Amino acid sequence: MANDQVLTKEAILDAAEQVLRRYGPDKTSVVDIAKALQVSHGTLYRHFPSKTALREAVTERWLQQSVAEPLSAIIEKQHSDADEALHMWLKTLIEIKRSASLNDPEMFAMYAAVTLDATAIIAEHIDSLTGQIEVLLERGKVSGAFRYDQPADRLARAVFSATAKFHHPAHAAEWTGESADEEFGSLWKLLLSGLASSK
Amino acid sequence: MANDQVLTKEAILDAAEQVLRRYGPDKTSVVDIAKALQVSHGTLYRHFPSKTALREAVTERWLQQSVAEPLSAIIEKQHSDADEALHMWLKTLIEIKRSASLNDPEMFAMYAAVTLDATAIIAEHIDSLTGQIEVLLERGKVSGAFRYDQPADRLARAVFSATAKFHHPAHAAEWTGESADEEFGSLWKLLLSGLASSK
DNA sequence: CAAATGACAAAAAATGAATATTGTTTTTAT
DNA sequence: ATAAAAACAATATTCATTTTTTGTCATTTG
Repeated sequence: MANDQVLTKEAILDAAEQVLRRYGPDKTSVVDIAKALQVSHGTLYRHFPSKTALREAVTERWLQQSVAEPLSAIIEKQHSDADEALHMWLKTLIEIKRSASLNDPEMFAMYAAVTLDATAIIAEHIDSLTGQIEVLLERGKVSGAFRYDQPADRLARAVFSATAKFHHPAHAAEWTGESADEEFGSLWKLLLSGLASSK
Repeated sequence: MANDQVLTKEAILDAAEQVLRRYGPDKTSVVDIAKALQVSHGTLYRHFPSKTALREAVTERWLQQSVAEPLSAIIEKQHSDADEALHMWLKTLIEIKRSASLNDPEMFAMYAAVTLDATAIIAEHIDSLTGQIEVLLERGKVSGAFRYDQPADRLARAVFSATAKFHHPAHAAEWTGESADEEFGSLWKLLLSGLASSK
């Protein structure tokens, strides 16, 4: 029995996300999602080629909405100093992940699972984030806040790698300890010193 | 049937490691290890309180022998420059882990599993490694190669965290890509710049 | 015609009884 | 008295069976 509305990809993703939050990524079946939409499960295969593709689409949208977009807002904000902006950007990335692992555990588990498969979606997401870092690095170079001779895209990846312990889902268990903030503080001082160093 | 020799902890660890390499950490039972020693499995419980403790003891010894000791040899070597020594130390740590994941997959899997439980053994191992970094940082400060105002132990942990992507077992799948060396190269440049920076 | 359904086969997951393993206690041997 | 072996519950693992889930497709509906 079809709904009164046409069945869009977005509507399927909305339902999938809702069911996923309720049952968790392991216990959610395609039939469960179809039931929530009051359609037969076969219908979903007209919109997504496989359950895997559907899971990835849900994760991709979540990464875009919950991670990439809030971070890009920081870049728009035009901070006085590039180092301050980068500091805020990294702290925000870390806080988004930490908060998701605590307050949205099912979506976070979904994201962590998709990350393990090292799919193209994750690679693209990382490209997008390191692209944002690159903008801040270049802005800082122009303003004189940063000095570096590496290509900005490689340096951006180095900054992202260096902070992986604080935002990669594999390390989520280590984020609860009280010393995590202090540890990131030390790392930031070191990185800033490397970025701001006069030659 | 007891062996001619007395049953020592070391002999048990030797046998456990051997059996573990053959069957893998998931398929190895206490009975398998006892069989290799030609003793009854109950006997092993006089030496180790549980299978978990035995697994941890095997891992602890492996971490000491295969990771901590080779690295401490680098520190003894007294390189001309502290930055060169730290660079070598980090590259060696990374190479030990990479090589173990490829050439000693069962022990590496064991280590990765123990790491997930975040046991005291791992914390102690990390303390030991960051202690080694601390020595190099302090040596570099004395020689003038490094300049920093953070406490050396915190800075050592920052260096260790910053390089986690290249030595933490959760990231092993990412070590096969050809760009891994280049990526570490970028990160090292950034870290060195931060450590060597004049204020 | 476009879109959804529902029946279907293949693959994957859950079940449960049989088997093996773990960890403790008791017994045996020296 | 000391240390290994044997016996023994409590868990955990296997494995054959049943059930669910996935993905396809011919048919139906609007």
